[in-house]
Amino acid sequence: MAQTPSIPKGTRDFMPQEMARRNYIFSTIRKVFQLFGYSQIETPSMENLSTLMGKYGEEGDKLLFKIQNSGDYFKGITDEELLSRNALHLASKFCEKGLRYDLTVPFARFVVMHREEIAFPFKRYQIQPVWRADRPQKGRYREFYQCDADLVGSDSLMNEVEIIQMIDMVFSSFRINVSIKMNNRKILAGIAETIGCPDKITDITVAIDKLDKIGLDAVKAELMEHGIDAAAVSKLEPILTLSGSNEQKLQIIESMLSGSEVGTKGVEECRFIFNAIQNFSLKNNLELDLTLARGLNYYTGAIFEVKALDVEIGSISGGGRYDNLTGIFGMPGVSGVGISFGADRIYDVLNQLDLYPQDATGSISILFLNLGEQESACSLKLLAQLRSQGISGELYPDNAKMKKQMSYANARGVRFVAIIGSQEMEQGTVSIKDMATGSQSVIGQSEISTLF
RNA sequence: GUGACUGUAGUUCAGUUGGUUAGAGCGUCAGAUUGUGGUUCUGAAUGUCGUGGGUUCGAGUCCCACCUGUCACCCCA
Repeated sequence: MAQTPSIPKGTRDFMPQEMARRNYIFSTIRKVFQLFGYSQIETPSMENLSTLMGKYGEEGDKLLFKIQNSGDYFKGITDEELLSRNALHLASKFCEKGLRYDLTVPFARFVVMHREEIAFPFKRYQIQPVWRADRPQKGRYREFYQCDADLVGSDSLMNEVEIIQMIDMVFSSFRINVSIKMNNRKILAGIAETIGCPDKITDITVAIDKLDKIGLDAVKAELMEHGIDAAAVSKLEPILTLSGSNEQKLQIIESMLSGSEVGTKGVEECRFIFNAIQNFSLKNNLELDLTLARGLNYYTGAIFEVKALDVEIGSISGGGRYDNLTGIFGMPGVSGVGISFGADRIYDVLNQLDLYPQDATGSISILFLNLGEQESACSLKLLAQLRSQGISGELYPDNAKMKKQMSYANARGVRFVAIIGSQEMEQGTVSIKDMATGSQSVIGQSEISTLF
C-alpha cells in the first residue's frame, strides 16, 4: 500500500453517521433560529486580513490562519526584510487574506457593507465553519462550526430575554440539561471601579472567570500578580463567594455598587431581564453568576454562557450584548446582542449522553435486492413509487449473491429489505424482511406503501 | 506560544535485559449455507513497526531531530 495520506492537525473527516448526527444538530438549531425570526446569511471563508487583525486581541492575531498571496509575492520585499526572519512582519507583506476566526466580526463587516440594504433591527443567523491556528486538545479543533444568531440595531433588553428563550429552547430540544449563566459587563466594570482598579477590568475578569476551575486562592494569587493590591482583593472576595437566589445576589451587589453609576446600571439591566423571563417557564435554570466574564472584550452588557450539567466539557454556548461592534468599521451607534452555539461540543455532549433520536442514523428505509434484470425492473417501479412518497430507498446495483446483498443491508442499517425474485414476480407479490426482528412476510406489490 | 505523554495490520492493543521469519482480539474477505443479514463454526489476506538520521555484529526495542495524536497551561467554542 502507498503511504497513508493524512489531514492537517486539528481537522476531521465526518463519516456518514456522524454527518447525520451533525445535521440533526444544525437543523435543530436552525429551526429555533427561524422560529424567532432570524434569517440566514453566509459570508466567505476568507476575509481580508485587515478586517480580522486586531479584533481578537494580541492572542487572537496569532491564532489567525493567514493565506499566502498568489503570484510572485517576494518581489516587493527587500533582502533586509527577508533576512530579518520576523514571521509576523513578513506575513503582513505577502498575506492579504485570512480564514475567518469567528462569525461575529465578519457579520459586523457585513452589516457595515450592506447597511443601505438592511432593514433594522436586523436579525441574522449563520452556521459556518471557523478556523483557529490553535493547538488542538479536548473539545478544541482547528476547524469547527459555529451557529450564531445576532440581532443588531436595537437596545431593548427584551432582545436579551429572547436570546435566553432561544438558548432554553435549543437545549430542551436536544434534551441536554444545562445551566444558563448570566452576568453583566457593567456589573464587572462597577466592581472594578468600586474596588479602586477601574483600569484593571480585563485582568480582573480573566482571573475571576477561572474561579470554579482553579479555586479562590489561585484567583487571588493571580489578581495580586497583576498588581491589584491586597485591600482591593479582599474587597472583591465577598463578591466571588456570593451565594443565594438571583434576587438575593442582586440585592447584595446592588448595595455594594451603589457608588458606581455603571455598576448600578448593570444591576438594573439584570433585574429587568430576570423579571421579564419569569413570564416564560424556562426548562433550564437561569443563574446570575458574577464570576462569569467571557474573554471577548467587545461585550458591554449582558453576557451568557451555557454549561452542560451532566458532562464535563467547556462551555457549549456563549454570547452577550455588544454596543459598538460596527464602530471599528466606521459605523458607530449600532448595538447588538448575540448567541453562539458550539456545534462540535454539543456533538460531543450528545454522543456521551447518547441522546440522538432514532432517525439521525442517515440510513435508508428500504433496500430492494437485485435478483436479475427483470426482477430489478419490477423493483425499480415500486422504488420510484415509494420515493415519490418521500420514502428513501435503493436497489442493490449488482446481481450479487443474496448473502452479500443482505450483509450490505445490515451494514447500512436499513429498516426493510424487499425481495422480488421469480416467485414474487409470478405472484405479483414482494417479500419484506424486517431487519430488526428478522421476520419476513409476503405482501402484494400494491400494498408496499402501507409499510410506512 | 509553553510543558508532558504518545505512535506496531482497517481498528484496539501484545511484543521479555537489543537476538532467527513481528503476534492476538475485533473488523474485512472466502467457505459451512446455490433465496436470507445480525448469532455460531472453519479458513485466508493484511505491516517500509510514524518519518529521517545515529549507536550496534544485530534496533519494533536505545539516542537525536521532525511529524502525528492525546492531555494540561495560555486562550477559547
